[in-house]
Amino acid sequence: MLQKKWRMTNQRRVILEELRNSKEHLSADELYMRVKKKLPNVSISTIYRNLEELAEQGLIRKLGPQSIQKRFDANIQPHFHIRCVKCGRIDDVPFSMVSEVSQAIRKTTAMVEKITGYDVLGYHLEFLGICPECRKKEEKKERERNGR
Amino acid sequence: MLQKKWRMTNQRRVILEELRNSKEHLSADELYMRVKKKLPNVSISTIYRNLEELAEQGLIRKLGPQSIQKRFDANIQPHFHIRCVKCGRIDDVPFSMVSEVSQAIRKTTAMVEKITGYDVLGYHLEFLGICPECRKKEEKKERERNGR
DNA sequence: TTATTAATGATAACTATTTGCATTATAGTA
DNA sequence: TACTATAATGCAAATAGTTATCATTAATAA
Ligand SMILES: [Mn+2]
Ligand SMILES: [Mn+2]
Ligand SMILES: [Zn+2]
Ligand SMILES: [Zn+2]
Repeated sequence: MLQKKWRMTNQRRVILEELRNSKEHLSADELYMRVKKKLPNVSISTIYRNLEELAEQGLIRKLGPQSIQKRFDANIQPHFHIRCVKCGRIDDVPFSMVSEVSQAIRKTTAMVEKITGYDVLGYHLEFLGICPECRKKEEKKERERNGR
Repeated sequence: MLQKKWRMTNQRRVILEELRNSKEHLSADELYMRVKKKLPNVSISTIYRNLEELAEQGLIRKLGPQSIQKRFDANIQPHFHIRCVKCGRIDDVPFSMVSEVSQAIRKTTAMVEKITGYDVLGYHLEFLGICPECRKKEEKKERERNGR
């Protein structure tokens, strides 16, 4: 498991610092503006590279979509989804299966509104996992590694 | 509330048809490939325009991220988020406030795995709403409309 | 101090999506 | 049916966010 060596550069330190000093959930370009005040020559690609790296190391969290492209569903009945983190495929999770979950969520709405000050309009719940096809592929790889 | 007239064009009909015929959750370009087989001259921008339009009309559902850009959080403690659908701002929802929800979700994991065939790794829960600032703006607009 | 190589800055490339605009075609009306 | 207003289209160019390339710099360990 030879892992590459980790260097704490000036840029990396300031990026982490600025993100930690902010109560907001900054986007790459917002963070870029702030880091530039400390390090005027910093490049936007350094911001992106470090955000990826820091998220991979578990020092920060990447919010929102991992895949960039939108998907569409002709089934407008209430149901949930599970997305494969390997290939991006999306499958259905029937509403009935998690109706207690949505009940529990609805029960918290008033409290969430009170604490956050938002008008809560709804929520978005999505499961993440590895689809059967991707699991088979991984198992095959594993077998080849061991069996060789 | 003068709303513009709705025309059921050939392209729109086929786009909806193809999405309905598919059990998958198609992306714009996947759908484009399928529609092209029926309408070889169709344009990718027609696909995009119609998906937006159909979603707005409630005939289909747009999955995944509404905002395109990623955001980052230096707080790696377990907590949830609420996103303003008007301005994209993200605020925290403390874990304690929805711990029953996450308990309920964990309880369903085995069932979700059984039905979908996925290995469930986790989930993503995000509340949607209107932030205090955007509400104020809306209220002001409303007053101006009425008061005039 | 020196050698190794991770990381950087500048820029080009890329992907998904949106926009501008001249042209076409739908739906309502005569 | 023919006419008309304008919604919608096809094509191309533009945009946004992000990722890749590569010569150069600088952090670490010996
Ligand atoms: Mn679905
Ligand atoms: Mn947060
Ligand atoms: Zn998969
Ligand atoms: Zn807002």
